[in-house]
Amino acid sequence: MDNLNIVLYTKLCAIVLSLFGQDPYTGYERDAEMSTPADTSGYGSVLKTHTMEEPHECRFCEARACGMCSDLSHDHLDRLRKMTRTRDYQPGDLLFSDDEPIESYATIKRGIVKLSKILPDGRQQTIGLGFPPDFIGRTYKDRNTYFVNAVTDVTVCTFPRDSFNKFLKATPSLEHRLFELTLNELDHARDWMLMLGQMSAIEKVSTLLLSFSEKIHRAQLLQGISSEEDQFELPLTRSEMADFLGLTIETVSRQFSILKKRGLIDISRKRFITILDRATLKAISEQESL
Amino acid sequence: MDNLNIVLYTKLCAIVLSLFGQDPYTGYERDAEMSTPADTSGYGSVLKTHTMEEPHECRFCEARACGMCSDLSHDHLDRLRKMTRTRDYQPGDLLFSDDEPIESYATIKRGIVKLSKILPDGRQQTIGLGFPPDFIGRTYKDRNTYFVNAVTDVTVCTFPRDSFNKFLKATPSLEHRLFELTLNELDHARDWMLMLGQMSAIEKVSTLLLSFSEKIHRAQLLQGISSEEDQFELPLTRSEMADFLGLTIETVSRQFSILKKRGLIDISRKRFITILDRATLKAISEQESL
DNA sequence: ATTATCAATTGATCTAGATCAAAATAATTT
DNA sequence: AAATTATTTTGATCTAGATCAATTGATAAT
Repeated sequence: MDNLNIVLYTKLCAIVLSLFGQDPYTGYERDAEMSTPADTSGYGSVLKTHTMEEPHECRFCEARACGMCSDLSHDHLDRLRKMTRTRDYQPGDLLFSDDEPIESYATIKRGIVKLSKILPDGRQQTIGLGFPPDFIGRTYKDRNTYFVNAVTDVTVCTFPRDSFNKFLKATPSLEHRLFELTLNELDHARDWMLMLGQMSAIEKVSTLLLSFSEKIHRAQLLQGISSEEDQFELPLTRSEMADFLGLTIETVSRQFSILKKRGLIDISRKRFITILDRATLKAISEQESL
Repeated sequence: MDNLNIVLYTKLCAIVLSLFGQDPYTGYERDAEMSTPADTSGYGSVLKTHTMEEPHECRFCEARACGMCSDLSHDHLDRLRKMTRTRDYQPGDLLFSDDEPIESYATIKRGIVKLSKILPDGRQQTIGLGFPPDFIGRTYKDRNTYFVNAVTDVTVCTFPRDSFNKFLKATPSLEHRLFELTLNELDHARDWMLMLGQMSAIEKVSTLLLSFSEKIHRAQLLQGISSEEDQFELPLTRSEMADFLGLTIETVSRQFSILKKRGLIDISRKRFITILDRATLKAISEQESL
């Protein structure tokens, strides 16, 4: 790909993002005031057209487009790149473990990870999912408080803890961006608290389906893959969805059957979902109690 | 109070905090590496002994001791103080409303607030509690996504949105501290997700009691009030606890009766709790299933 | 093609917690 | 103190979702 294409790619991302009118992936609007074109603070807006010396590996990375690296100068990006190692994981692989000293952080380039906590007797709760270009890891602490596992095939950039912390201290614009991403995560966690505490099983499953539909669609557009928002492959097994929703496998499965029987979705080969009646699905997920 | 007492107060806070070995209030350990005495980044350690020109109103404030303002220089603190208004609220009063443009932020000086979300049909979920010296408000967004209500009598410092944002942009050490506090909140939110998704009613109530016991004890020590960790007044009604735990009033009440009958706690005048058998209570809350 | 393996569905119960209803306790007002 | 009001407790049901158990369907291996 030549320079022109890179510029086009960047523009394309900008168009996609502006269609959503939102902070990429997270779905939360950015604060208008804090990202005006007149901004002179160095934080900058989400996307910029860059000149050409940025590290080759970063050119099509979502973290660069709209994640942790989106506000870094070429110089900074290059320094960060030098401490980076790329790693691949298979579904189920453990990236980080609960109560383990933090040795490194990571950014998701491809695939989906889940964050989960386990009670002494084995009960498990998924507390979040990580999609590209999410940052994984708890800065300013020395132990993890949850497990991180690959859900699909995953590629990440990892950063050694010490060098990253040093770099972070010296780079306020990076800290600012990480702060924004963390605030979005907190918003998400609170949305899920509402779901966990108050929703019925059918409402939980409907909410999860709509959430996947949006996230997967957006991720594919950003990767330049054409995609139907109403059709997608479930990234999680029934068991993983159950852990996420605070339900059992059987209950999740029954809700799928109900939604299918009511003609709201179609399921083929267990994992391929087509949303047939998004409006009703949305009504259920928003408790207009149908 | 004279200067000597102020120094003593600051030292006392330091001692109390070091007893806990934790970041004040939040209960999460600070990262050792990031707060070494050799730190030269300007972020500094939790507590410092300051010379005497800091704003009078800030002298005994927990936000100054260990909250948002703990890393600010006198000069910065003074500038922040100039845009600050103190406000008082009664139990039940609304501080911020869901889906309302953000006009100001706040720091809790005294009392407890709750953050909650409401579903269209009225179901309510409390997504967090704010104790002194918590910061309340979503920076880098222009609308709230939850309600904030006083639970007890509350005193806050409020900061107008625009001036605060400007100040925040110009003060990386403040942004850094807010980032740390946000990370702690995220950790908390995730702990509650585990609770909401996986725990039984008796486990939820036991967990909440222990959490109150610690937080109230710590808050009182920081205020210089002597306090028994095993005795405290419940800040929430049964109904508020129910909304927080994802249960109904009746279920919460029944769990209290069970804990009382088993001799683990004592309740007088509905709101005054004495923990009689902390070990067993803890075992229940940690699922060693007794 | 034929097993073996694993995930998902479906069915039959069971139960924790919700719901509905009343009584008891505490706080507030007259 | 008596009366009113609000909160909490307790009791009697009901039900959503868990649990236990069997079947079906998909994928992988022989």
